[in-house]
Amino acid sequence: MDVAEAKKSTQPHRSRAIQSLLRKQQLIGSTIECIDQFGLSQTTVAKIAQHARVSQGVVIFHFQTKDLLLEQVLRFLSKEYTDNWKSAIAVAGEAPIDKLCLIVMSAFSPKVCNRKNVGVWYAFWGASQSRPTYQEVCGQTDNEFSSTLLCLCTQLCKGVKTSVSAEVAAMAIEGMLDGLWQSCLFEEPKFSPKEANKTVFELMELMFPLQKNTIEDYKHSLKS
Amino acid sequence: MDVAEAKKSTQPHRSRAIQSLLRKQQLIGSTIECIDQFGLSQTTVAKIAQHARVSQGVVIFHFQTKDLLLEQVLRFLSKEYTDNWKSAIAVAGEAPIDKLCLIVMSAFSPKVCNRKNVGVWYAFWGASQSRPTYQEVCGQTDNEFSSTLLCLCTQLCKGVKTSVSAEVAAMAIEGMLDGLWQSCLFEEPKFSPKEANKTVFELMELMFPLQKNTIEDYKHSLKS
Amino acid sequence: MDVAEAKKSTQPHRSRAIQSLLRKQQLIGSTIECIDQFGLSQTTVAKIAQHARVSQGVVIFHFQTKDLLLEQVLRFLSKEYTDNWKSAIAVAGEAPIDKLCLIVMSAFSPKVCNRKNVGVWYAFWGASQSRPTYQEVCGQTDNEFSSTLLCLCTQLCKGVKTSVSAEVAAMAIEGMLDGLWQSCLFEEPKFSPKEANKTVFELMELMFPLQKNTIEDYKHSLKS
Amino acid sequence: MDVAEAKKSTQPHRSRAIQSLLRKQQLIGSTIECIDQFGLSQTTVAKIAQHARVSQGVVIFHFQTKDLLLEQVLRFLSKEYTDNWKSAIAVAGEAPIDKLCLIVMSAFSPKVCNRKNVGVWYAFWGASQSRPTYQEVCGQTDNEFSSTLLCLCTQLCKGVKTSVSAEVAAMAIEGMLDGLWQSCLFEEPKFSPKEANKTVFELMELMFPLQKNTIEDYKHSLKS
DNA sequence: GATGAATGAGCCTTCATTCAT
DNA sequence: GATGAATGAAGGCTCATTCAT
Repeated sequence: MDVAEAKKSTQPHRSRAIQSLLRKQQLIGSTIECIDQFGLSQTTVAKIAQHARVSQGVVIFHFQTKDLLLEQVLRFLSKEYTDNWKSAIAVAGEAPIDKLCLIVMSAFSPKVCNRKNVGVWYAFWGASQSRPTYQEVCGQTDNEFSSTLLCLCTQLCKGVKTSVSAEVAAMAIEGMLDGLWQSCLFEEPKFSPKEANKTVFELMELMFPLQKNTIEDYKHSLKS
Repeated sequence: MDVAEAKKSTQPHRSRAIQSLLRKQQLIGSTIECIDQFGLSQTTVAKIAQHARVSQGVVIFHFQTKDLLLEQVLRFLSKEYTDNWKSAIAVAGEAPIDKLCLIVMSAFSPKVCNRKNVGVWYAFWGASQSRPTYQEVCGQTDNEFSSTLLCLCTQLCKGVKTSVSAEVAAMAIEGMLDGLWQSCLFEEPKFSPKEANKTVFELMELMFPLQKNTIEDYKHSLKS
Repeated sequence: MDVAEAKKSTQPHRSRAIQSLLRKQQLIGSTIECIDQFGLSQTTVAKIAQHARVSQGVVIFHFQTKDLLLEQVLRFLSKEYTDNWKSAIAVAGEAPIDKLCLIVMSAFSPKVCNRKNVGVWYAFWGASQSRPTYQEVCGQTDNEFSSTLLCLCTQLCKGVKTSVSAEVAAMAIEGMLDGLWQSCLFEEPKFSPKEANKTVFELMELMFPLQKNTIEDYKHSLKS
Repeated sequence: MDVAEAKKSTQPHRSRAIQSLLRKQQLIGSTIECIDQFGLSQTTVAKIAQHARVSQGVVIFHFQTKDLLLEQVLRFLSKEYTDNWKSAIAVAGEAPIDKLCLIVMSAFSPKVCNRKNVGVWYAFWGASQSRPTYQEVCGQTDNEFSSTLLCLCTQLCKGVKTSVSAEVAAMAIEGMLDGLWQSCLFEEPKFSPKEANKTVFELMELMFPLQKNTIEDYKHSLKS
């Protein structure tokens, strides 16, 4: 049940359901803030409660368990990430190259490509090694993205003998996205998101020589 | 001071110094084991001591603090990783393409490309967001590798107009290594290290068309 | 905020505030008991909690830190001691000799002159050498008493050439109080508090010959 | 066995016995230093050993137990203190007033009246409440001094009706010594030892009017 | 005799969770 | 529903003492 549903629900506890959802969202937000600030292992229920200006009891009341709260946070981030590139595809035309270019561009949108979110995501990812639940969510999120990428590359490589295989192309793009993400976030950024985006497009032009013109158009659209 | 130095040191407590070093190495090993098994945040001094079959006091005695121990573990992993690709360069000839190919191959050697080490490394990396010390070590390790890669790519791209820029090439390679590492380790491996290695070589052939024959030779050497 | 204030505070968590204060007082009491029984350095949070029949967490919850708790205990004793002689002055008339006599008598009241309180006070005092906070509280408490004593002696010595200076008189009285305190508490008491009190009055009669009659009256009042 | 005896002991381990004694003295000295610096409860075997530049094992080897070492330290301080006033008596003539004056003066000699020694002494004294051994040593040391003082006062008061009783006189003197000690040591000293000494003599002149001239002589001897 | 690594009990503190109010 | 006091199980660390070298 999300906010929209909650608002629709007729009577008399409608406001209660909404309030509960808002509270949950607030707590998820506070948790993200704390993980960003203190790190995953230093994030305590007390700190979350303090940041949200509520008592510790409230946190447990809404999520039963700290672990369950963290899982919700991870799912929230996963959905935010996935929604982002899916909505990019949605507005694209049918041509695979358009979809691919828009996916790449969406990866550098400030909505997902910002220090806080990515830092928190990596924190979960680093801990996932020993947490099956995290591993599952992280893995699934990655897989969905990877297979979409591979699917698009396969269409783009069909009948083209002069370049790399679809698998290589997909991996190269995904790898670069990861690497550039890191570069954008940590350190004093060597690249702006826009520069990073252009870098990926450059590689794509090499791998998909037939689409060079289209890619070039997207590259130019970044200038504005 | 490492073991070699300790052994050379003439008297009188030579054996003491060695024993102390061995104990430290043992504890670092046990710590890696525990991080792999339980995760970074669930790794306690008690578990480390138990795994090493010593008392908790010993751990503190040799490393003063749990945090200092973890830092040593991270530095150990960092050195192991860096030594690995540096020694690969050392045996290569002068030609940049040889160095690059050997670096790539070294990245898939079982010494560093194994579930345990990489999992532990990522655990530190995920926590580095809120730990300046980790961030520094991780960052420096990465930077050294990146700049070496970029340097080699720059030499390979010099005078070649038909392909991507050196920066793009270096990023693409590094990104793929990261991505393929992940793929090799987590999940039921989609690729064997050898397959992954070939995949990288394929991309390199596209980016460095003049070196195609040399790369092909290295690719074939993988079959044995 | 003390209990009185807490009780006055209108709603809504009045009882909560009171309960919290009572708990703090109880814990301070238990701590004094433990210090008396085990000594300052052997007083652990566990023992305090056990004596108060609560969990260890409660102690930390209310005082954050063992050191902070001990500081509160010291301040409590300091206030108890200071309040005692100040209220003695309050009920006295204007004449300095009356105030002085009542201060001296108050020093032997069972409220402050009992084995437990004084033992605990000396424990803090002995540790104050290396604890700036203790030193400050102890010093301030002593200073306030000393200067009051000196002030009264100065008034009593004004114009009297035949005796000692005010400084000597004040020191002699304070020194005797300290010494007699010790005697009353430790060892099998050589003197009862009443005898001790008389002894101090005897010295005062010598130092303040003009007040002999008044002092004599106070001395006789001890007999009942 | 002290150093003198040890040196006399013929052969062949004479030097060993001496060395052992010197080591013990060194360790006692280091312990005093540590107590002064860190406080009694923060003085650990490790710190003592470090200060003495020996290993921890040596400390235990020579004193069996930390507690036994501390006891020796206390006895050392006690003896130093007692020896000080006893040797003062030894050089005095037969007259009680001479002995008394010299005892008082010895109390302000830098040998015993220095921040470190007195601070450490009070540290033991504060802990004695819950340590029978300390209590015994401290009590005995005090008692010996008190009774000597009382004995001298008794002789001085014999046949003198105009002043206080011997008990009061003895207590007043001892109390003032304690109080002035404190004043000399802690705080920015209100009095120099010499001023303090004079203050005690002033009180004595009042209590022993027949000895006024003699006391006056001692008082003047302080000026040089 | 000396060294310092090793032990293990105990200490203070943290923290997720419970529950009376 | 919300609050915050209370719980109790760890956790990291200290430290006196032991003991092989």
